[in-house]
Amino acid sequence: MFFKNRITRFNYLKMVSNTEENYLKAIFKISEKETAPASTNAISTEMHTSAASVSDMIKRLAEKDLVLYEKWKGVTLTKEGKKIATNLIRKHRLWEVFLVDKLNFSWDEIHPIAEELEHIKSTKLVQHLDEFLGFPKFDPHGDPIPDEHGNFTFRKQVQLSEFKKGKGIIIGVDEHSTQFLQYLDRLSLTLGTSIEIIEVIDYDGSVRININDNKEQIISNKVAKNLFVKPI
Amino acid sequence: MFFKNRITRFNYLKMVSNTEENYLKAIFKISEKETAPASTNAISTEMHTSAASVSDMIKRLAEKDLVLYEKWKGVTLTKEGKKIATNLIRKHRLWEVFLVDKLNFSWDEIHPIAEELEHIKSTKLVQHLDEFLGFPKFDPHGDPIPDEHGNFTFRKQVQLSEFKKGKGIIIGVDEHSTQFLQYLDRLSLTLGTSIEIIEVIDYDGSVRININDNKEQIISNKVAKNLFVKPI
DNA sequence: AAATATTTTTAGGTTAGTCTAAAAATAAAT
DNA sequence: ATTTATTTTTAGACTAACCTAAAAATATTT
Repeated sequence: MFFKNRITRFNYLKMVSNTEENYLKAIFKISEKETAPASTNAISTEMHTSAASVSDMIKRLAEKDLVLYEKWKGVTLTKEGKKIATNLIRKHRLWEVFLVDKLNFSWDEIHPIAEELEHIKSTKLVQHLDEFLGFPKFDPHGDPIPDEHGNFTFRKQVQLSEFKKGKGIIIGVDEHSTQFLQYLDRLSLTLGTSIEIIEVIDYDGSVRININDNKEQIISNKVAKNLFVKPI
Repeated sequence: MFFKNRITRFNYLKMVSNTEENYLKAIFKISEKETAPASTNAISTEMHTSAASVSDMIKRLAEKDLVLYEKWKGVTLTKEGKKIATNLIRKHRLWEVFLVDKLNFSWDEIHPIAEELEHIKSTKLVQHLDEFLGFPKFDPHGDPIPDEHGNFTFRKQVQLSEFKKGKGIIIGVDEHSTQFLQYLDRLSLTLGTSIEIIEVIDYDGSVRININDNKEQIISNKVAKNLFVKPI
């Protein structure tokens, strides 16, 4: 008798589907930005599903003790739910490093592939991959890779738009869209690039910068907001 | 409006689910061994699902022109169905090479992981992976890796049980179970090992062999049947 | 050739994950 | 403090992928 995808009386490790994993990740992301419990609406926006679907799913996750849920009051992850979410992020970012460092992908094309790879289940695979990549602490967008316990390396970083004068190094991006990343490539604003603020334009918040002590450039406030810089 | 997992009027590339892919692969495997169309029963055995589920699925695959199907007469893959099946096998085997060559897995633990990895969709990923691995032609079990058109490298190989006298090199295994592969490791019967037949025992078909001109060993007929050898 | 056995299909049900529309609860505005 | 707007939940339906049990077709025996 086969019990493929069927939970038996003897199966204590609860099965978590890819969809459930994605919901947990969405809730984690929302909780990163806000302290309040994640609202149904916020989750439905993040997941591109209807609020009704979210209500449904939340019940199932609560049933499995992956989230805490009180009707009308939003959801928070339990320890176990958070474990799954951070592990997903860990896998996602490790695979992104693999794609860029080993397979020569560029940073603007890796997200959707990592979105699939992050669901591969073997923990041994993650360990070996981590080792193979030299235990990286940040992914190709500068995001920290959590360790196996879900701890993120914290790094002081400032939005370029908040950076009033002086020099800095680009160490991360907030937006991950292909469009934005390709635009950054065109401006040679990649990770590790040094930037000096020449002038912040009051009118619209644009910033005139010098890139790598070499080329002057004006970038919009929107771009500046999406760039994380480490002052030097 | 989002059309995630929804086929729109404008979506000409038909979506094929992981499950559908697995059915196509199962049909391909059956067709490799027999010339007749794959029977419902054979597929249900391969897939560990009921015959009723297979009947159901076959109809859906026929609807999508991935198989040819006449009631009561079994199924054969269309060109498109075969394309998907061989591509899955290609991805499976490339990932197996990756796991062994780059991540130091052993040949007995890679199958289930590759079973998941083979469904990752990006074709660019497969191309880059292939290149990264040095365009391997065989996987860690000695199975040929089809090229992007689904062509397999053919290699003359003989079951050790059919090999009456002389020397040979182990170049493949028929069974892929953990148990069998670990047993082979214990006997140091890995790929590339040289073997000389000393004696075939009439009574039960066991074979007395000399491994790497070094150690004598008796192996059962069952083991011998699952070893592929290239005469030298 | 008839009877029996096997294989395949159909019929009818289940679950996960989605949806829309309507109802209920909460929040915001007058 | 009512009314209005927004958010969330419920109700009811759909599809993919599975199942069991029964019916229908094909194969095998006697």
